[in-house]
Amino acid sequence: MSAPTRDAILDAALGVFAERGFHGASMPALAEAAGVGAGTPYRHFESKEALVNALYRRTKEALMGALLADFPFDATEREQFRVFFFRLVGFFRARPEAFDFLELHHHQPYLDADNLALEARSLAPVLAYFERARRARVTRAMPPEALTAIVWGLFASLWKAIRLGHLAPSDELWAQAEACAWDAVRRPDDGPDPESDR
Amino acid sequence: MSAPTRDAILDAALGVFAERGFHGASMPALAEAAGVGAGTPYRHFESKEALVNALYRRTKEALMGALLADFPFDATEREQFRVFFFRLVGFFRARPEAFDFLELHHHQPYLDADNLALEARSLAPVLAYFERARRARVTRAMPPEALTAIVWGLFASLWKAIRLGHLAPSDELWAQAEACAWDAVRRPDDGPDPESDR
Amino acid sequence: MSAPTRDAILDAALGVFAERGFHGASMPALAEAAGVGAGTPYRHFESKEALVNALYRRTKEALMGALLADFPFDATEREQFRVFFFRLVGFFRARPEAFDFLELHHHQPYLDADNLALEARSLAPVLAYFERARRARVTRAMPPEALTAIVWGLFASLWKAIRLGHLAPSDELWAQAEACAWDAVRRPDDGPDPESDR
Amino acid sequence: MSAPTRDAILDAALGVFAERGFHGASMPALAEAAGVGAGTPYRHFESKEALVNALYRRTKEALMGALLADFPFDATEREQFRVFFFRLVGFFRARPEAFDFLELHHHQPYLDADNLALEARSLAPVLAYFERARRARVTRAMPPEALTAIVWGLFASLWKAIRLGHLAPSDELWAQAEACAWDAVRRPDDGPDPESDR
DNA sequence: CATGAATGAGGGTTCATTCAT
DNA sequence: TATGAATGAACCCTCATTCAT
Repeated sequence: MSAPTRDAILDAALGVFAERGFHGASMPALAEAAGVGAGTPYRHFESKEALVNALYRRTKEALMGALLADFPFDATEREQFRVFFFRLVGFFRARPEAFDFLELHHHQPYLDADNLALEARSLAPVLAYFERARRARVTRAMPPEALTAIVWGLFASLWKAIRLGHLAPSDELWAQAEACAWDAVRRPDDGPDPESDR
Repeated sequence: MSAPTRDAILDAALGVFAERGFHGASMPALAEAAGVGAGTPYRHFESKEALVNALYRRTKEALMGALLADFPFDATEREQFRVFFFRLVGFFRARPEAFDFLELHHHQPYLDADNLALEARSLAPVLAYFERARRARVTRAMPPEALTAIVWGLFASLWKAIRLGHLAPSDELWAQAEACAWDAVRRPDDGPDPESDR
Repeated sequence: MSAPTRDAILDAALGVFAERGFHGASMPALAEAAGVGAGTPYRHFESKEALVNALYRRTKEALMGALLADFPFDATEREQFRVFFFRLVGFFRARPEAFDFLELHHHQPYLDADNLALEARSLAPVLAYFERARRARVTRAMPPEALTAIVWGLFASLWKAIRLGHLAPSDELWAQAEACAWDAVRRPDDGPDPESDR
Repeated sequence: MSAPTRDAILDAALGVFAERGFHGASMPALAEAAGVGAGTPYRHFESKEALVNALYRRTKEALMGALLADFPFDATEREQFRVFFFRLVGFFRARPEAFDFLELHHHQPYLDADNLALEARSLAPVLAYFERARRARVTRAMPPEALTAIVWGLFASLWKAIRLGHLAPSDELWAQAEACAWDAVRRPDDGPDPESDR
């Protein structure tokens, strides 16, 4: 079972699923995009579902790896937030299709138990961050799940607007967006944020 | 063409498309959900694509109608924002399936020109609001498209977290979320927001 | 669901399965033989397996009906045997494909519970006959299952030889065969059988 | 071409074809059962058809060899019959899968000319026996093909009933079956058979 | 107008066969 | 010689769509 072929299939699948969704993408089309025969994907994956699951896992793990590698857990909450946010931007800038794929398939019914567990495992450090930050009275007194959703949603929505051409990406835009995101989650009543680390 | 039958089909389609997506939903299943014969949808809509487009239009127009009916354009920017945000919450609370449907089918390739135009038309008043608010130095100096994306993304992401059971909905949560959203878009350097809910 | 279409499919299936076996017969080929579209069989039968099962049931019930209708249960054992045997011959002479189909699929793993029950129900009167005949000391002291197998096997093997052209069918041949079959199962030690009913 | 590998493939094929039939058995499954690579069977046999044909030939020749080796052609007809019948029982008792395989594939369309000739060659001595026995007025005045079919059918049907668990095998059962078979084919009007087992 | 049986192209998947190693 | 990854035709089945009723 040659790993290159398997990877070619996963690479092609990322694009095809991102563009047309799970049900809209056909296995023959996917195989053609990968440059292999119609039956070849089935030598590497038991079924279409198993293939999406493998792809989801690979993509999510790449994302989490990029976000958390050598993460500066000792930095201030504000700094950690900034690093996290810009890593998010950097990751998807390098792999635009990964964003569409992950968003398109977020929490869909065909994800297997492994992927649901991975989902939870991926979220954990972020939730822990917001838990700590709330106890440190740095962020709002809201459930960590809410703050996580807020930051991701803000980022994802901007990203989509850019991909659709409604918005021109720029370093400045992302810098502003990061500030917006921080303002959304930080404790509100501590006066103007001098962009300081508290 | 009896309008009741047409509406029954659209109502059923909303649920079916929201649950399974466009490609995942079959016309026979849709017809059965609507309580009509398998061929009946084709007496009201030329094709499956025409049906989603009609449904998208109906849903989007209902949303915009609910958001903008008797809108208090004379109120302060802060107040207008609040009204808008809570109307958003109220609309989808009444029709949860509409949220999934709109999100799932946002900018899909099968949407027709009319719907793309509707999309633009719907966005216009919101963009205009952020344009005015920026000139009034109430909101950040960012493109209106960015601020619009930020607010919608924040709202949508929270909504999804709730629907997935990751978060318990409550009036308090939404009040906090509205404050977050405002903090995300308001001008940061004007001290504590005198109108803020705190 | 029009019954004529359903019957056309079953009729065609009998020939196709008889000729090529279950796995050797393809649903498209079967549909074409029935003169219907490739998808039409699936409007009447859930799957290929469900189709064979329905066909098996129909065929077996037709056979049992033909064998047992107005059966002369009051006649002597010898006479009952003769009637049974010639009805067997007559039934398959009228529907040669039914023989191949039933033999080909005898007790195969895709038969469902209903058909296994039908199998048992069909065998029951024959077993009962041999039970009675043994107690009346008319037939050999062997298990009814063995005598049933012997008679059917003798008949079936001759039938196959005829279908393969190894043997020319004739009324005389079948009369002799019936005598052979009776001699195989009758009590051996009661002297020459004067073809009498004793 | 190592003969052991070839034999391993044939041995595995016997089991696989016997269990699932020709069309129901896949070459990869067969190769795995033989403990060889998926491509290896093709180094010994041109195709799946060539493989069944080789297997059929091997199996049939083994059967005929076992039946006819040192056959007591000088014994009485009755004794020859007995020997033949019990050799049949003995052969299949030693190789139960061979029975299913031969029966399953009896005269199927994929048998090649060689096998059809082999079929005829195998039958010849049996037909000759019945020819002689008829002229000696020992057996019924029926075509040898009919008597052959009768004996084989009787045996095969009992064998199937046993394999399906409808009947318990025993030496006594086979002794009775042999007597049945002889009674089926012997001349009826010559009084109690002086050589019969009773 | 509504129906639902029928259609057949196309979907996911298998498997007989090939061929580079 | 044996392997097993790769192939692609063909399988079973679904479903968007049509049309006779």
